[in-house]
Formats: sequence, C-alpha cells, structure tokens
Amino acid sequence: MLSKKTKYGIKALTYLARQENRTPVQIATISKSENISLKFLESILLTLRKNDFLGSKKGKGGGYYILKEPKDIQMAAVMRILEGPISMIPCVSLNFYEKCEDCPDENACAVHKLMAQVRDSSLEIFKNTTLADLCNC
Amino acid sequence: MLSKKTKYGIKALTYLARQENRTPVQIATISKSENISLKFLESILLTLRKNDFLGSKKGKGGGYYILKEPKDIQMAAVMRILEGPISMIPCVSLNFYEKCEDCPDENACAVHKLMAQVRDSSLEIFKNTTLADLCNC
DNA sequence: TAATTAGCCTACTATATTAATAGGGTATGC
DNA sequence: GCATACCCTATTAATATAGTAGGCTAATTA
Repeated sequence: MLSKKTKYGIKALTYLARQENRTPVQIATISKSENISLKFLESILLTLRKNDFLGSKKGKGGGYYILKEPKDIQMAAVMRILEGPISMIPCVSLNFYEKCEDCPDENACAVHKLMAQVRDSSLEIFKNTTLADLCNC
Repeated sequence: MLSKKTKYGIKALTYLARQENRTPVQIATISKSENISLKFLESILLTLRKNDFLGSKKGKGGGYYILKEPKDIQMAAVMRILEGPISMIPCVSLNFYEKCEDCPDENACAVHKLMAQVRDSSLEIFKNTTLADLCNC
C-alpha cells in the first residue's frame, strides 16, 4: 500500500510544479487545496526540501517552491525518498537490500523470482515518468 | 511491502506443487523446511484451502495437497487472496476499489494516474506468471 | 527595531495492521 | 479407541503510519 505520506507528497509536488515563476506557496494553501492535514504536510515538505526537491523562503510572502524542472524529476527518486524501497520485498531491493532471514538461497526462491520481475516493471515506470508527465506542464 | 503471510503462502504453494502425485504433506513438514512459524502457516494454508487452491486430509497420513495443476494457478489470484489488492492505492483497484476521501476528481489526480500504470504492469506479470513458472515443474 | 509571518524542529499519541502464540475441538485412519 | 493432524477462535506483542501539539527561529515589512 502506498502511504499517505507519499500520496500527499506527490500531490504537493504537482501543485508546486504548476506554479508559474516558482512563486513560493504557503503550506496552508496547499493543505487546503489538496485536503491534507497541515502539520503532516509540513513534515512531508520538509523532507522534500532536505532532499533538494524543494526550496523554501521564510517570513511574509514565503513558502515552498520547486527547485528543478518538473521534467527532470523522476518519480523513482520521489518514491524512494517518500515511500522507501520500490520493491515489495527487501531481498530484491536495489537501494534498500536486506537478506531474508528464513530463506537459505534467494536464487532458488519463488517469491524472490516473482518480486524481482515486479520490481523491474514498476521501476521502469517510475523512472520513465517525470513530474511533468503527471501535472501536464 | 509484501506481507509475510503472502510470502509464506507462495512458498508453501511451490513446495506443494513440487510434490508428486498430490501426496498430502503435513503442515509441520512445510513449516520446518521453509522456516515458517507452524501456527501462522496453519492459518495461511487454511485460507488457501477455503479458496480452493488446496485440499486437505485429516488424520494419520493426512496433510495438504494442491488441487489444480500448477500451470493453471495464476499468481494474480494467489496475490488477491493472500495480499489483497494488487494496486498500491484503493482508488485504482479493480477488485477492491474505494474512493479517496480527499480527492475530488480522480481523473485529474497525479497519484491516480501514476498508480494506474503501476497496477497495469504488475497485474500483467501476476496474470502471466503461474505457479508452474515459479517452481519449475 | 518591533511586530508579524511562515517555515523549522522535537516529541508525543492514537490507530491499525501484521505476525505470532495459545489452546482447545474435531474428523480420520490404523 | 487412541494417536494423528487438520480446524477454529481468541489473544497478544511488535511495528509502522497518521496525525497532533507546541514552541523556536529566520525573514520580511512597516
């Protein structure tokens, strides 16, 4: 299941991508427009800022704005920051690999084999889809 | 994330698919072989039996056995029984659809658009992969 | 420079789900 | 008729998610 964190994060990114001239938008504005808990959104935007997707401006007239061109923001990167691994199981993860405790040989494991295929196809979509594709800009 | 329930269920299915002549296998045998908690596995096999993937035989010499040919068992069906929806978000689910509370128009929703693509590609894999493909039998 | 604005940061809590455990019940077969 | 092995319900522990609370700090504007 996709977490609300990721869902809200993607919605906020598309909202900001649609702004012209990178005008800062206040958290409260996005919160109201997208029906997202203000404080929760605040922490999500903070994460996106720390990972160099967003910039922020303090004080009056401040807010968040997008740093890169939407077409240069791969959804794979967004997913990994907000959601974590793209694969459904750690033993097939490229960026968050972990061995299964119960599984002696992952090359012989049916689950591993299946989930590796799913990861490949999902990853291809996330890599080939940019923020620009999602917000029509 | 894939639940252990699904992971264990798939492992048990492949184990049973490899048995010749549909000889019943005891829960304890699978539990030891695959390093799965016996009681947890018990409930998983029960679910698979109730959904007509497995048959069971009580008493001495009893156990579980597979009912259909492994090549006729789509992983999509297994996933839906054990894991639930294949999509990452209810609003794009074909079998477990739910509207998002916060989203006024899902056709305009970036998350919806992205997740629909991911569901399509995952579903295709789960539909085209059978138990026979996973256990080499 | 003082007041206001709006992001920054830490900590806490409520809820739900998952994973596992416990314990007894019931049908089967030798 | 007794041992075997599946059947079923209930409970609990651990974990992650989602949301809340409250104060701090930097920037802006008058």
